[in-house]
Amino acid sequence: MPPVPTPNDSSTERRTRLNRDRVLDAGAALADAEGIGALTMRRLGKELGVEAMALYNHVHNKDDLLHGMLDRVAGEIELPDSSPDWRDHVRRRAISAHAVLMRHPWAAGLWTSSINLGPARMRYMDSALRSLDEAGFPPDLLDRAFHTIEDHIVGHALQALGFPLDHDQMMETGEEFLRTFPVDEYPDLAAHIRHHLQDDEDGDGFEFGLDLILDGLERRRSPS
Amino acid sequence: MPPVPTPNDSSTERRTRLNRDRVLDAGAALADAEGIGALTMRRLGKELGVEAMALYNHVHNKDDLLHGMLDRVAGEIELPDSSPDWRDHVRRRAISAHAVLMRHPWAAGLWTSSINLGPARMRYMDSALRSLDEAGFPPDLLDRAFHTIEDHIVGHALQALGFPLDHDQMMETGEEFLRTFPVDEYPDLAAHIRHHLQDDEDGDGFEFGLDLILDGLERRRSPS
DNA sequence: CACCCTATGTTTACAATGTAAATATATACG
DNA sequence: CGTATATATTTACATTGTAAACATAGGGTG
Repeated sequence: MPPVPTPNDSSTERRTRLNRDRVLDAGAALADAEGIGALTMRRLGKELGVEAMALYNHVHNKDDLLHGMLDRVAGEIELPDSSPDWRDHVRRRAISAHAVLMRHPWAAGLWTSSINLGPARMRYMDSALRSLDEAGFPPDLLDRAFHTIEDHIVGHALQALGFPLDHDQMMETGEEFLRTFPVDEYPDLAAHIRHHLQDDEDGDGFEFGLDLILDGLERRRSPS
Repeated sequence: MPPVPTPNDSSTERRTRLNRDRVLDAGAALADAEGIGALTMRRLGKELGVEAMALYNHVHNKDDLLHGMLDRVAGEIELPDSSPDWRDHVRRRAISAHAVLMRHPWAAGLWTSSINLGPARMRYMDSALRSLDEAGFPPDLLDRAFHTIEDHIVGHALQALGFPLDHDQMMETGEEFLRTFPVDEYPDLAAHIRHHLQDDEDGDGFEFGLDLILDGLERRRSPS
């Protein structure tokens, strides 16, 4: 057999054959690195050493590309094995899902708009629903519980990603901002901003809300 | 004085002068009616009887248009007056905010990405923060409470809008869907879908999650 | 009223983007 | 090998946001 060309040989040698997963992964990598706005078909083609139209052999259209990418990252969510403590399951899976969305900022926006769920997403949902089922939630409550947790995951990720300022930047921008801010018109909002500026956010607000929800679910599950 | 031309006279008479609010309102109306995808500068111009470029005298660019529209709908949120029952305030404002986002499906996606808040949005935030402040929440908890509620509002709206199927459509599509669905591979997900199909969603899942959160906040505020 | 200055609207143009259609090439299989 | 099928390229076009230059109108001042 002839020597197979090394996949990463970039310049002279012929590139490895394209396939759907390579396209999806390159797309995710590009979106991670430069933002979803940089992900154009031409640019992604260039990234793979190929013309834009070549991508259409592996992807129906850009929407298919995006949802394929999404399902790829959905596969990164950790699905804990069963254990008697339902809160532990649910909590860990939710935290992992949230972390994945934060790690791929472009993914959170797609999460809510995907009509056709990919296999990884389905595995994730199935796992989440099973945990709640095994915990003994009756069907209606189970449904509500699942959606409330899901809403919190995606809601928090999107809100957090909407303020893409790291702590230092926020200090600067915020101080500057407060100088021109009509403090007397929105006093509580001003206080809120000030609070964000001085206090190091201790821990993640995500887990606070999550525990609030889990507490409430536990109580509704077994009303004492 | 000469007779002022009627604003709605469409064909022969000269149209009323454009201004920012007319542009923003027409934009919101168009996005409401035909989806955010139909909102192009040319189309919006046509809607107002004007060329696309005329809009740029009243709006810096399309982003400015969108955020202007958003602040317009933020003004639709009801801000309840004070009353001793903090949960009542917070609950009603949250429900109103959620309803507004559901009424303007394009708005929910913008809500999370607005760096510069408009005046209506600021009034809304100020009002929400004041309610929690008057309820006696200490600063850290207040902050967490506000963001958790906000996350729930936007998270639920986006998730709900992501499945834009009314009940009847869902029955059809769902039945059809379940036939080709690998039920044995995702048994709990299949059960979940079945549950959605048969059970009339009694009430809004939004309020369920909201009350879960409010319960938890009440308990954290005054640990018995 | 005449004048002109500024705010508003139009025309033309261009670059970026997704993708259809036709064409070329390479790979696998008989 | 030779041919059919899968893959890649080329060319082209419609749609979009918006820059730049030009046109106009309308109102305040002489």
